[in-house]
Amino acid sequence: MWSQFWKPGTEKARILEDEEGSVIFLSNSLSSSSSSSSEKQRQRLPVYKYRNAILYLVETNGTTIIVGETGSGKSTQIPQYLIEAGWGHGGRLIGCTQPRRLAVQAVASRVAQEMGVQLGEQVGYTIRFEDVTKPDVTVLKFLTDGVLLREMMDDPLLTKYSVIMVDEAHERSISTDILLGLLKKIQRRRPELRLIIASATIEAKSMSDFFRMRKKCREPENENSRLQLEPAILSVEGRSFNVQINYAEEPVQDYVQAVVSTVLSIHERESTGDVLVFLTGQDDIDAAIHLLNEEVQNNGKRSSGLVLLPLYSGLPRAEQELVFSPTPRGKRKVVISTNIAETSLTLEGIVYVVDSGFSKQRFYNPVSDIENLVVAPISRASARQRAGRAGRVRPGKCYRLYTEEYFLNQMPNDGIPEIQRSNLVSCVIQLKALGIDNILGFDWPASPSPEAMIRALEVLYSLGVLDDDAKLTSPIGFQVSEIPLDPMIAKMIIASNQFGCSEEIITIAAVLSIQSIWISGRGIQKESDEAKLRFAAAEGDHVTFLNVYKGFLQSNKSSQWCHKNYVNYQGMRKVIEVRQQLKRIAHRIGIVLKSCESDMQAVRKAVTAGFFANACSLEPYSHNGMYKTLRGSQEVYIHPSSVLFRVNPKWVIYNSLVSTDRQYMRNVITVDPSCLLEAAPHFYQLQQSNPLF
DNA sequence: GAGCACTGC
Repeated sequence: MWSQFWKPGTEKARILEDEEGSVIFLSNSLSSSSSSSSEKQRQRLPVYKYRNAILYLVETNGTTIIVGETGSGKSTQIPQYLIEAGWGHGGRLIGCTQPRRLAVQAVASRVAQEMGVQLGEQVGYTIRFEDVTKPDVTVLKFLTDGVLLREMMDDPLLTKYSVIMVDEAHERSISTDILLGLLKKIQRRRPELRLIIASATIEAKSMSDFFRMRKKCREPENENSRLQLEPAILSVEGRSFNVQINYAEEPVQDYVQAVVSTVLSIHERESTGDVLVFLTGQDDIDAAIHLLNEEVQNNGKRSSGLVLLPLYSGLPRAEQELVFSPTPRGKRKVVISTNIAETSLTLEGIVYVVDSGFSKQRFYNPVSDIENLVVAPISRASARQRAGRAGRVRPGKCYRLYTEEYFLNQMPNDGIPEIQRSNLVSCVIQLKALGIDNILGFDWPASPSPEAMIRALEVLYSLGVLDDDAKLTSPIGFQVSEIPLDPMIAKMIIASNQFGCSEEIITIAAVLSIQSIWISGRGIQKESDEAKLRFAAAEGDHVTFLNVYKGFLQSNKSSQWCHKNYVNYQGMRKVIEVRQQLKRIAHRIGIVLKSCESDMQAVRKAVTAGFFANACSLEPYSHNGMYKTLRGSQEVYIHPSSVLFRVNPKWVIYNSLVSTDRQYMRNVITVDPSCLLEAAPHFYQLQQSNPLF
């Protein structure tokens, strides 16, 4: 049945060059004689018109960039076209990446269903903890871009793959950017590898510049010289409804207040349909809900029938799921959300969107080595994405709480790629492990600042992961690069081997790698604080985690036990998974699993070996618990969620900083100054004004 | 006295 379709090398489609030199295809008529209804449905997707064009471009161009709006069907259809065209023949694999696990699973099962095959046979997927593929049977593999990066450590040229499609490239996650940089390198060594970069925005031109092969790579008489060096760009329309955009007439002073009045006016004036509001974080969201609730009480008529639902990642799972429940008859659902609804979650039935124009974004300061979370204006690309959420079921409306003038003339066109806003230690070690020696010269889709790179190299050097020539050390550097966690955590795990506490440390590492093991929230603060005290250890949060883990195991991993103790059950399950993975890796890199029983001194020493750079001392005579970091004399405080909050020991080490109005240390453990010197003499002796002396 | 969102052999 597939024989009617065009195959590589069998016939040529028509191509036109436009004035910019990129390639546009004029679709020719397609015969469609399939009878299955699923096949019919596939043919109704907008991307179907471009099937032959896409296959022709992939055949003739090293890189094809596909701009597809939501609903175009690109993620599910293009991989199937590639199979139909034979790119999976002869033991070759077609790989399709997504930034998120959930998306990988969803797209893979959808495609398997459309093809009428069992998931895990011809069509499979791989995400962390889950490999649903069968060697030599699977020809189409969906995976997260992070997993593909890990695969490159074993097979740097990705020799098994004939085509790799990188989906959602416009999101510009760190993994996607590293992957794009590496794929470009691979392409020079393996011109037969085809890349498809799928993106939702028209930023395609800069992507195209990035993937353009330089002339000197071309060998005139090479058999590959027929291959186009210029990436092709093809744009596929989406299938969504018109969204009418309304702007604020004047700049908005207080966007929470503006959200409240906009929601009320939508409710008063507009026909039925749910509302999605984008705010920045839990504080804003709770404030808006509080104000709207007040309105309901004071002015029942105007606001009756509103169902107000908050949505953010920290919300317990059950409450998150409420936003998916159908709206009761005669009511209007108002979901007030963070950015989670912009990319990660899709809500059905939204007709009205209210866009505050802001989100919380991470920024990294390489001088202080601190990542900050700040409220910042979103980009035009984000604003369009938010507005698009209103047009999924029928024509909708978007209310932007900023002026049109601002949108057109002041709003940045695109967001700053994550790699330019982050600490780069993990990223640098991954490149080093792949044998990229000249990190500063690496060809990125968007280059991080040299300061951030140099800071990352310094941190890795101080951890003993890189040597004087910035090469991975043996064995520590190679071991650290094998562990899929922050290098400081990885170093802590490796150090636990010599202190005989690897069992405890991998538990701690697993807990530190999830958001939080505690359930908290506004109504239950007192209860959850009391529950926390039942596990609290004098050494600090890390040892407290060991107590929680022990209790969880003794309860037979019971969800009721978690509920009773205000422990996050989903989180604990994740801890068990991560812990199992770490056990396998530890075994592989030669770490002996051993428990130190009750010797918490060993645990503190191992933590210190990884996190000595995060040591702080309490300011003498400080009445408000102010600490200063030993390294940079930064002012920091113990986070109120820590068991050491208000205990304020003289010397502590923190796992991470969160900055709001103050810098808060999250996950804190006490430390002896002598251990610090022992763990990192090179690090602390260099500093003259050192309080340790 | 307080937490944008993702991710990884």
